Order: sequence, then C-alpha cells, then structure tokens
Amino acid sequence: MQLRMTNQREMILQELKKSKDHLTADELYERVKKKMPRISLATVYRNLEILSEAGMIGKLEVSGRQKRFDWDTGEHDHIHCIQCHRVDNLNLNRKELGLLSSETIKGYRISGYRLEFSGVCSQCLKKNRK
Amino acid sequence: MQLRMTNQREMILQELKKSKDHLTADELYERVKKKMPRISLATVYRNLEILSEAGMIGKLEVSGRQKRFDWDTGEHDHIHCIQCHRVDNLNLNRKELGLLSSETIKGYRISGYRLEFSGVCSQCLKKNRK
DNA sequence: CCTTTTTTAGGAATAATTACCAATACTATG
DNA sequence: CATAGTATTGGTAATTATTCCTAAAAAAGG
Repeated sequence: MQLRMTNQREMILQELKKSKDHLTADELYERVKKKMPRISLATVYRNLEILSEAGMIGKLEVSGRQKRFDWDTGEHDHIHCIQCHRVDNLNLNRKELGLLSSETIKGYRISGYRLEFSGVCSQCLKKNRK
Repeated sequence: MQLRMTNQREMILQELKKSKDHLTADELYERVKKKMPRISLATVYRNLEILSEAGMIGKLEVSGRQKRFDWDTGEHDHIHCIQCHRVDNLNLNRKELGLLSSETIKGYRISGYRLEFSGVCSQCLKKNRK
C-alpha cells in the first residue's frame, strides 16, 4: 500500500470524508478549489482513482452516470434516486442473500457484485406532490 | 404504447434481436449500416432510447461504461467481465431473494433493482493463462 | 545541495451521448 | 390525389465526463 500523501491528495481525501456523501469528481473539485484555488480537475480525477485503488475510498459506478466516490469503505449497498440521482447507503444482510457463496458463476471467476435499488427519494416524492 | 415503426426503427430492433447479445449503440450502428448505409448514429441512439422507453428492449447501464441494449425484456440479472466488458445474462431466483417484497426502503419508493456481478469471464481466464 | 522520481497544473484530446435543425417522410383529411 | 401538419431522419455541432500530455514544481534520496 504505502501511499504517499501529497497536499492535494490529503485535501481531496479530507473533503470527501468531511462531506459524508457520495460526491462526483467535479463536486469535489468545487469544494477543494475553495481551499486550494490552483488545483486542477485532472488532479482530482487522478487522485480519486489512486485513493480508490488503494482502498482508502470507494468508487461507485452507478447507473451509467457520473462516477461517485464514497468516503465509507465498509461493505454496504446503495440506493439511488432515478430523478435527482442522489445516492444513499443501504445495509442489507449479505450472508442471508447467500450470493457471495459461489466463487464461479457461468464460468466467471466472481470478484464482486453490486446490488443497486432505484426509486424516487423522499425529497423528490415531496417535490412531486407540490 | 402505439409505437409507430419506421424502417430505421424496425431495422434497429431486428438487428438487436438477431444478435441475441448486449450491444452498444455504436456496435449496432455498424451492423445496421451494412443494410442501411445512410442511417445516422443519432438515429440509432434516438431509437434505442425510444424502444427501451416503450419496453420493447432493455437498457443496461452497467459499471459506468457505455450503455448496452438488451434484446431480452424478460426479468433477468446480468454478469459482466471486468476485463473485456462483455455482459451475460443470469437467472437468479428473485422471489427467494425476497428483495422486491418491500415497496419502500429508506423513504424511497422503489421502482426496481439491479443485481450485477462482476468477475473475469471464461474467455478472459483462458487468455490470461497463455 | 544535486540528481532522480513523482506529482502537479493546465490545456488539449477523446469518447460517448445529446441537441439542433433543415430536409424528408408519413398521415389524415378535404 | 393534393396538401397541410406532424414525426422522424441525417448530418453536424455541442456537451459531458474523463483521460492524456507536457513542462514545471515538489519531494525523496543520496
């Protein structure tokens, strides 16, 4: 692992953790820029990739949209709103699902899975009622 | 519903069904172009969107990559190769999972879910051994 | 310090997709 | 059938998200 923490890298990581949210690269770029005005968007992208590679953050590639990055690296699933595209955490009992038991399916060597619910979040439901 | 079938629309639908695969818009464009050389890529994109809207094909927004379209509209899950990005079908017993039972989770009104395994497909495993 | 390696900023390049719009094709009437 | 209205198409420009490139800056290691 042994990941060298540069100022930019550290700042990106801290801002993501502070947000306690699932931010996109450019959302994070906007936040980091407030403190480091000269940082480049490419640096944000590169470091998010490096940090997720190192397992220090999670990467969410959800529903064909922009990638989002997750400060929480613990095992959990996600649920997202098909209207405003927010992503929330979800804790399902994975053992009960019994899905991870098999190491190969249809000839694939399984490395992981993603369970992704979609629907309309409470904020959007409220908005729609108006 | 009542979808008017233009020549282009029909051709796109037929080529996708014929392929029995999960094609991207540009893969399909290449195939359709063989029979309709003057068709536009935009038309392919547009009609794939319209067809999936009408429920005549499925849309797969998988792992942050290119969208793929599915000739098979029956309920099924997917498994994809993290190496070559192919997508295969998977039939899991959904009732057993007991996941669709709840209509709301964390305030969301659930409209669906996607279970997506990832791993290395047999072709890639074979390739790697060489 | 001086040299080597890594990282950065900034902009250019790329890939996938969508938007726009003038030209066509189709539909339904009179 | 002529024709007016609507839908769809082709071609291209624009957009979005992301990666690539390169010279400069920063850090590491003698």
